[in-house]
Amino acid sequence: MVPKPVVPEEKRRRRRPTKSGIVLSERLIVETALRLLREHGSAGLTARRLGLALDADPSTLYRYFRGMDELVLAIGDALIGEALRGWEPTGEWRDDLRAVGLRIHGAYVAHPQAAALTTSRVTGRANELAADEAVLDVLRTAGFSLPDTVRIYHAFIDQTLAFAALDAGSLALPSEALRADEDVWRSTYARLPRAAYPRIAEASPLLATRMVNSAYPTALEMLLDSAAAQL
Amino acid sequence: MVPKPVVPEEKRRRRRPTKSGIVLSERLIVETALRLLREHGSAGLTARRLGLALDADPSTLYRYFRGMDELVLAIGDALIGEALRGWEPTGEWRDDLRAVGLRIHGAYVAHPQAAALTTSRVTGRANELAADEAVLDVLRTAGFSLPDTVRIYHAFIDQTLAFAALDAGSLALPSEALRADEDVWRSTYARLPRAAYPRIAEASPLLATRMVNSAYPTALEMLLDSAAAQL
DNA sequence: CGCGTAAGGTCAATCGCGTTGGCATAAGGA
DNA sequence: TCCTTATGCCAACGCGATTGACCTTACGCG
Repeated sequence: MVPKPVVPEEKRRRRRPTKSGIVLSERLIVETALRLLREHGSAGLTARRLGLALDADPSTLYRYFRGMDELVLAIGDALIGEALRGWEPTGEWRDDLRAVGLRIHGAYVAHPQAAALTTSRVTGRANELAADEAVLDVLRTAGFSLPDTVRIYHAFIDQTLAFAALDAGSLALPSEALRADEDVWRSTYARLPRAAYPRIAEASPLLATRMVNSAYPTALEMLLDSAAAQL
Repeated sequence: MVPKPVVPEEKRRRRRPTKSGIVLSERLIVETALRLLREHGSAGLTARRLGLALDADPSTLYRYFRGMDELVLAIGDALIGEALRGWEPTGEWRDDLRAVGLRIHGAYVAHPQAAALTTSRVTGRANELAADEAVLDVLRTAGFSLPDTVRIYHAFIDQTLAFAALDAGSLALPSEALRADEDVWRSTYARLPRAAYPRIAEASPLLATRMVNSAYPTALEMLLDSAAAQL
């Protein structure tokens, strides 16, 4: 029931170095966590391992985050921030939305292990707020009514996150599970009795080719078409 | 390096009752797991708890599944099976695809805690194979070329699973995290400084209403339109 | 019908996980 | 320079999955 044992990042004064001389910060912790996720998979981010990677005691992390969950939210916000870094609206709403969508989708897919943890979470942190505000502003400035803006915004952001999660999900996962899925594909789908599954059998080679690409760009363009017709 | 310590369900002969008299089976275990997921959230499925609920030692589960991961795959396949139980193709490809999509999406959303664990996994088990074969057959029978069939199938299944995962994801999650997300919404979004986030501020009430619904039906219809134009 | 075998349930132990409370120390304002 | 307290460290707790050894009883063969 202690209110908040964590000092917010901007109020931090004393930067006491760790035993091995490293000075911690929220930024450093999040970046290290992203590295761990990339190296060890989405289940590979543990307090102990993170402490090890930072040369700090695991419990030290609780001076920066209330728990692993809050750290995960911070990671998610960092992804959004990375996605939109340097982006500026051009005034062409269609181009702007397309750019934002592809950037966010791309950022998640670029960090699939992290995406697996964060795609369905609402962080309420700075970068996420900025992204929401930006998308809403693009639509309103383009002349959409408030209800249309909200409807399109909802579809846009959900579609982006949904595909990001799906595409990231199949890339992420502990390498064992990934290998398991691949094995399933090869050993099960490829060797199915042709008699029982004729459609899978005939489609199998084409499917193997198709499945590596994301359907998101197509779906995004369809959404933009629909929105344009609305104007 | 032991090949397979698990006896496949159909080869099971001896049904030895547990200490308290219950006879285990793959089916019973999966159903109990689904109940646990519903009651305790997606993080609430643990070997210990499952053993407790079954009145069996946790290690007994390893006689039926190689590990928790394989159990999760079985749960996913059960969801697909439940989704398509009793479904028969009508011959109208559009109706058939719509029905399959809505059924699968609905089944996942109906078990959000389970969906969170399984949406991005390939199980290769009976029900999943049957669903794939069915969708491919609908498209081929409708007259689509093999490449078109594969392309549409890919978009259809990915979109369905992506939205299912997203919609389920926001419903599932440990109740603590869910409450956290809700709190974020109320305490952060609702109280944002109007000056810094004018668009969010004006949209906030409408967003709160919109966000509870899924955008999947709309997206599905758009996909079907696009496919129809292809024929 | 009874007996040997091994399937399948149980027990106990291992290891890693997040998290916490107490403690030590040094950063930095006064 | 001194005092406060932020912040790092340590040890311990409870719970997680998983495993290997053991035991017991259901089954199938003669």
